[in-house]
Amino acid sequence: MRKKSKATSIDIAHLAGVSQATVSRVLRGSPLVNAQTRERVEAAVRELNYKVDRHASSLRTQRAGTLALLLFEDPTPDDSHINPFFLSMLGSITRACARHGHDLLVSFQQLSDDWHADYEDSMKADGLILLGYGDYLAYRGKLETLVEQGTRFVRWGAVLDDQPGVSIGCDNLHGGRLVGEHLATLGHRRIAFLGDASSHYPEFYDRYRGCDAALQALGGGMDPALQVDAESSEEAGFAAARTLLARKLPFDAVFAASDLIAIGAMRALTDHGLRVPEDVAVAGFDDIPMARFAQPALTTVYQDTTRAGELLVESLVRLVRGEPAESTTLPASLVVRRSTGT
Amino acid sequence: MRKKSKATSIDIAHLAGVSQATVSRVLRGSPLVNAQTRERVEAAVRELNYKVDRHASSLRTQRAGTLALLLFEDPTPDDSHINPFFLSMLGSITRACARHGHDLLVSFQQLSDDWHADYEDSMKADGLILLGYGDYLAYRGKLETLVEQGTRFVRWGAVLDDQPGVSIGCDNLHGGRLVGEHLATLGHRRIAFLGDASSHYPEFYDRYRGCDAALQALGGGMDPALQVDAESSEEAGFAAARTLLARKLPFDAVFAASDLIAIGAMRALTDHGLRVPEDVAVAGFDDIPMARFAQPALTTVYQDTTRAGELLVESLVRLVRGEPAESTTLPASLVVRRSTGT
DNA sequence: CTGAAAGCGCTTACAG
DNA sequence: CTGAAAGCGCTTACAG
Repeated sequence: MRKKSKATSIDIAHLAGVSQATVSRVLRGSPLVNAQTRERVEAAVRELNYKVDRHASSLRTQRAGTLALLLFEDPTPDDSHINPFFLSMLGSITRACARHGHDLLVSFQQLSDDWHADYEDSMKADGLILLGYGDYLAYRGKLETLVEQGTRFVRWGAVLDDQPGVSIGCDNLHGGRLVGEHLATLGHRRIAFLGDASSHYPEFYDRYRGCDAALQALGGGMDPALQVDAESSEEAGFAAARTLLARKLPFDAVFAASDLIAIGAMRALTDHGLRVPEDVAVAGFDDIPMARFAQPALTTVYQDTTRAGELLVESLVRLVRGEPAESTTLPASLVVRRSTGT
Repeated sequence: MRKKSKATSIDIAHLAGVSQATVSRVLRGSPLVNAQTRERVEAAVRELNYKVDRHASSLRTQRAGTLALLLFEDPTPDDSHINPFFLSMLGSITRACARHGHDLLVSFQQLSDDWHADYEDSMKADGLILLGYGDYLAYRGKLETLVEQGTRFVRWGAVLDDQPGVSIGCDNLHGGRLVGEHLATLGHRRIAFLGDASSHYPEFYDRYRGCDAALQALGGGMDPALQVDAESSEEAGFAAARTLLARKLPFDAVFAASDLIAIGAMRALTDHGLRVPEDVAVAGFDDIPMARFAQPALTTVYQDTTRAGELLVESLVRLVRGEPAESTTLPASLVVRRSTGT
């Protein structure tokens, strides 16, 4: 029960009564083809359900027509703990790829892997999209290597001044400031921060500094004693909140560096007998779909993942074509829900 | 600043002082090569950082070395509302692909799209993995077309008797029964079901019937008046629970066809002044990471996504090699948390 | 164990 | 506007 062998452009040529070269021209959309000839060829293509062989085409043109999405995870080798935020990004990236006529190869990578180069050198992909949280300083060197090798890539993440390559990121600083201002307006001054706040994690760090700036404008500031490291997961948020509670320092609000951290933290706070938002206000970052359905619904910062995915793909396609592309910062906006007020 | 042009097997051959054919043999792992020759070639490969050109190789062998994952979504064209359950599946599928030496192409598809065939005909992929909820009866016909065309594919979903192709699924019937028995043990007899319960959605239907069977063993059963359709999302669960409440029928437990539905439903129940689990017990299905952190933590049914991803890839690789592969049902297990008791 | 040679299915300068 | 021809970089029978 084998499927009948695949049609080639030669079959189409025979059927349409033209040369194989002309078939190829029609399929590539060459303007040099007579309209009637074009139609005959197209009819033959439909009749035999012909599809251009991707490998032959790519071998000839030296273009893969494919982009590779490398999702790297920091320490957790556990399948299930990928941030849902990246899932919506994945959705918009796949769609943008389809619109641009590219296929998308997806691979999960450890930060420690030697992922640079493989995809391009083997011609599997024309360029790379890098996505994921992780220690920036640890992987900055890899970005530099990519640039040196002339690899085309774009990454989602903080847009820094002296950064190798093209980055698309959210305005984390402004997002953090919005949260700080919101919490301050509600009268909170002792704001704990759950998440790494160092140059190793520039995105989290910017959120921290934005919040700090908002408090400083009021004569206050973040208290480093109220900051606890956490990667982006519910478990880490839960653990970080417990660490915070164990310090027995007063705080009236928690700004979690991501929604997952916030949700884990809310559980720890509740378990400890604290009410959210009556005893502690909690805010997150990302606006994942679950944020609306957390108990209480989570105040957070929205990032436009649809636009982000589009920009990532657009920029990469531009780089692949040899055109310039620039790093871009996308706006952040505050979404107020029950977890910070009534 | 172009990268220096890619090394080819001819460059390696020159450097190692052998023929290009021998280079190819070494890279394919042919046993016919002398150990010393092999080493010289491998050294040259390392020195030039050579990678086999995928397209040339695939064109010659007529194997893409790539599998395609088609994630289809039913009605929602919204990027962000993909079930996190599929995300963990995606993780395990990518890893299994890597282990089997295949790349993974990912694409999101509308159920209505004409996705069959494109990937294989253009040689982009050797086989397809189909993943997603959706109206089974609507897409059953497409599966039959795939089988007719000799397309190699596996799907995640209910394992039915007369099903076209190979399916890997969870034992939804048993999972539903576990939930029914658990709820019955707690004294609940009026169990509402949120989710479609018809042959259009065989997975949900099996969960429903399993629960029904558990009640029947005790002389009861599910009351169709307590069933409300819902696709797998928080919003749908929220809406379905409100519909249920509006019917003003007594019920003491809710079995949601998925965790997302359960989380949305808990919000609606709480908003309505009902306490979970004191007034209504709630159980879900899937055990997504968020289930542990729902408020209250959600009782649910665990499916082994790691094993599922492995099985999907293994089976497909087998089909691609022309070997037989069988549909498999994976076990389901109950995870009891606060939402059904103390 | 190794090399010379054919050929996978396209694309595109070249010639007309 | 169209065709004949070269060649992309491999793999693998074939011959030795």
